[in-house]
Amino acid sequence: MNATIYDVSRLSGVSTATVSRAFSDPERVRPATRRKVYEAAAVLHYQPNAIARAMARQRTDKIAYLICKKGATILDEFYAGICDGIMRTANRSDYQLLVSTEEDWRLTVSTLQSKQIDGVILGGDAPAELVSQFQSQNVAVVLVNNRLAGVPCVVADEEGGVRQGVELLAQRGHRRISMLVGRLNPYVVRERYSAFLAAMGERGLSVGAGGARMCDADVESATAAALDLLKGKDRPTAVFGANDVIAAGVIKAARRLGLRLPEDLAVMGYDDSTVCAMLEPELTSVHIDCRQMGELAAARLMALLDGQSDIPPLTVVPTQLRVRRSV
Amino acid sequence: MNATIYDVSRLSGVSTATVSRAFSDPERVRPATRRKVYEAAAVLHYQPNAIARAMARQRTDKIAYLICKKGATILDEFYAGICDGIMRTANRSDYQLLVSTEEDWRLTVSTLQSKQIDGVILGGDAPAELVSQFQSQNVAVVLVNNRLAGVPCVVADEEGGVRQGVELLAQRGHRRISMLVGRLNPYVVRERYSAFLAAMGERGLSVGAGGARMCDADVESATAAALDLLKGKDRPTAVFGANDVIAAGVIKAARRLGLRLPEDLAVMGYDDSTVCAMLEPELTSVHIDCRQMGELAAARLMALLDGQSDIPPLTVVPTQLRVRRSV
DNA sequence: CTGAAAGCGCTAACAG
DNA sequence: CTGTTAGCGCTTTCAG
Repeated sequence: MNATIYDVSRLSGVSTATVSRAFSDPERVRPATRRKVYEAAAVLHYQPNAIARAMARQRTDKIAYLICKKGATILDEFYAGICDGIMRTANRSDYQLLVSTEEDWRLTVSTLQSKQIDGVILGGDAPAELVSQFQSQNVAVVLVNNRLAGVPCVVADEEGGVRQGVELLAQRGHRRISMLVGRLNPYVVRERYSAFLAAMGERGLSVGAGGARMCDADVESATAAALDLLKGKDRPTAVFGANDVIAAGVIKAARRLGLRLPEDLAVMGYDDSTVCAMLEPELTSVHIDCRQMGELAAARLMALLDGQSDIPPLTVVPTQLRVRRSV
Repeated sequence: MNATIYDVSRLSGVSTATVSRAFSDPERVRPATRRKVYEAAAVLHYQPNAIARAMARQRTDKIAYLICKKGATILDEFYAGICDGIMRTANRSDYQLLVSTEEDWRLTVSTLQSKQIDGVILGGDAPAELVSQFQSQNVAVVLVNNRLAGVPCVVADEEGGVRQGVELLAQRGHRRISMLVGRLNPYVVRERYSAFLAAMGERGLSVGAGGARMCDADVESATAAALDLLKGKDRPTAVFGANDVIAAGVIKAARRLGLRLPEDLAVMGYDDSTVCAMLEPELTSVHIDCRQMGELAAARLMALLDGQSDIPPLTVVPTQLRVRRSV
């Protein structure tokens, strides 16, 4: 059996309340007393029991990260990066992190909301219904990589990222540029695609033959779509993939068609995932600091839980072009 | 305020004990009574409070996944896959999953062990000291992707994987084969490397010029090492990367040297990560079912927690060669 | 099959 | 600054 606060109380000759204070609010006990408590605790190998604490305080110091993305999970590098950021921030503040995917969210929600978590970070395409469920259960909510009114959101500067990409391509003399868009998270697709059209429009550039094109989010579909796109007459001289996986498909297609990279075709990705360095030529891509997004999301959530009232409704994390040999 | 068991008790006219039973052991209350309870619960939107439950039962139904790998985290596709498997199994059995990295494990351990988790799955290079700390705190432990006596372990069939790879290369007529080994998890390096030597020896094949070679675990180092390896006289006709990232480096090096793939050089990877499909040519690799490893690890842990005594000390998950165009 | 009641270990008024 | 004490919501003997 583990030692309890009573054992410490007895051994150190102070009340349980004092022991409790010594651990949760050391300032409030006289140094001498505190030391006595700590000594007794050490002797007994006392560890405060977090469950009992949660019970008494009606607060668990536990938050959850729920990835709302069908099929994909923590396996998605992007969401894993966010997870990493959340994890760091949570650990640093003595919060514990529960991770789950949306998949069976009816279940997830119900277990999560049986008062075991103080707040939740929803990553990706969270249904509004889910958000309000949590809120109605008095669980604080923050969104990441998505936007919804009335909830603090953390997103990347998609528009800036796309703009930087288009700008570079334009500088390098490209006039016919296509974007190959996959069925990613709807929010992301919308943002990147409209930013692309806007950036192109501003420069009076023509969206390349085939325009912006839709494909599934896997390499195979992207490769097929790219083959199609590049075989036509007036093929674009540059293709902007809506993410790196899609861009990898474009590179494969280009190779199969015997196009030289980047001479015959420039390729740009988005996300700056680890694959960029593994491709030949290395893929130019828009870097998103996922970890930072996670850290900020966690920070917002914790601020919310601390009862702070000046939480910014929207936090935009800057993006940055990483220029490599593919353009 | 959320409804409690008392509210349900009052509304349904039965005792709290009965309400409790109706939820945690339905068999033990008469159907009619049970129904009354459920109805009242529904009216009140009652959700059993897991914290209180944990408090009373001295058991949290919560497990943790601790990734013991410096630097890398949940971002590592391999460990993320395991995480996914654990997550599924845990959710299915109403366990909750806490995720953390080893990084600051002194802290992690102490928070984890303040009786908030029933068990822990240690992924990767877990220090024996950590294991015994948990055990001494009466927290059940299972290892994944590592082996240690006295603890149930779940690993992949590394030897079989390497053997299949070497076999294929031999079949295709390769006689000089090198392995490029990165500084991965020591357990994995040891297993893959010795399996490689054994498989080569059995077939009387010569470990290629440069033999097995060490490099850091990133693409850049792998590329540099591969350039070196391939420039020499008597270069190997095939290179087996100790994982896919390293193999990607080999491909890059080969391209830079103008070697044709697979005609001039066959490349084989290990892990069958998502990058395989993105490379050109697609990378042949040894598939490891990470999710299954996670699922099994979770299953073992849960069996342990259920007090089952016939837990196999070692579970080996089969690996399988995925042949693609790079060989 | 059901009820009464004693905890589980800690916190938070409140009082001193 | 410290002690007393009443919970937090649920489970679990032990009786009935």
